[in-house]
Amino acid sequence: MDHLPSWLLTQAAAHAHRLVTEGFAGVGAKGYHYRLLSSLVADGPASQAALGRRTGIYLSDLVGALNDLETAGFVQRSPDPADRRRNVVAVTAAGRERAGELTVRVEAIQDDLLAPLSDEERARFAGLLRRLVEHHSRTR
Amino acid sequence: MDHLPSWLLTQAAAHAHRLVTEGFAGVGAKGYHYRLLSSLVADGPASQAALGRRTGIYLSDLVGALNDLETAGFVQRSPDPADRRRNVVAVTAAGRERAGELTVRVEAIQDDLLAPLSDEERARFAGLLRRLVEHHSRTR
DNA sequence: CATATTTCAGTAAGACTGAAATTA
DNA sequence: CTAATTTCAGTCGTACTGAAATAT
Repeated sequence: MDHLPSWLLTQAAAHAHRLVTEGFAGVGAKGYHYRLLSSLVADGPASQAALGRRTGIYLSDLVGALNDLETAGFVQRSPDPADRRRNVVAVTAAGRERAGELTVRVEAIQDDLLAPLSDEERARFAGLLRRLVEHHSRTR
Repeated sequence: MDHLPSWLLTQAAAHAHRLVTEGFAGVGAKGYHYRLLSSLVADGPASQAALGRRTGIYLSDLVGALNDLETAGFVQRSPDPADRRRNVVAVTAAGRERAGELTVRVEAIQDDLLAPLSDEERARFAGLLRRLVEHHSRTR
C-alpha cells in the first residue's frame, strides 16, 4: 500500500493539513481564510463567484468563510453598482496585515513539511504537483 | 498560492480522493475498506490495535469500518485466546476476492491520477512522497 | 497500580449537492 | 425564458479527541 501514489498523496496531504491547521490554530485562522485573503491581496477585489473560481472554494462554503472574515474586519462586502446581483469583496487594511501574518506562518510550515527534501528536490516536487493539479483541473 | 507546496499537495490529494471515491462508488466501497482489506491480505491477521498502526486509521474509526466489512462477510473478528482484550481480525475468502476487485480498480485509478507524468517521473514522484510521509510519521 | 484494547460519542475542516431568492 | 449570483441547509469521507469498559 505504501507504494500506491494515491495513498502516499493522501497521507502527505494529511500531514500538510495537520501542520497548517496547527500553525493557524494559535491565531484562530482556518485554511479557507488564508486562501481568500491571499487571493484578494494578490489579485485584487472580486465578486464572490469570481473568488470561488480563483480559490477553488465552493460558493456555498465561501459564504461562511467570508462571514468570518467580515466579522473580524478583514474584508468588506459592497454591492456592485454595475450588477446588483454581485457583492464586490475587498480586503481591508487590517486584512492585509492579517494576510501578512498568515503568510509568515505558512512559509514556516512549508519548511516543516519539506524538511527531508533538498532545495532541488523541493522544486522538482512542486513542479510535478503543479502538473498533476493543472491536468486534473483542466479535465473536469 | 499555486506555488505553495502545501496547497498543491492538498489540491492533488483532493483530485486523488475524488478519483478513488468515484471508482469505488459503483461497488459500494470506501477508502478505509480498501486500506484494511489490502493490509490484511498483504500482512495477515492482526488485532485491531495492530491494524490501526499498520494502516494509519484511528482505532475509533476502525471499529466502524470493520463493522461494515464484517457485515458484508469480508472479515471475521475472533477473540484472541492469548490476550482476551484483543480481537483477531482475519480476511475471509470473500474478502480476498473483494480485495482483488478493489485492487484492479485502484490500479486503474493510479493511471488516471498520474496521466500527465512519464514512468520515470511517476517513480520520482512516489519516491519523494514516500520520504515525506516517512519523515512525518516518524516525527510524531 | 499503570497500561493496552475495543468501543462509543462527538468535533472539525474540507469537498460537494440541491434549492431558493434575486437580478441580468 | 434562461443564466448568473448569493445564501442556506444539508451530506459525506477523513482525521482527530476523550472517555468508558474490560483485561493485562
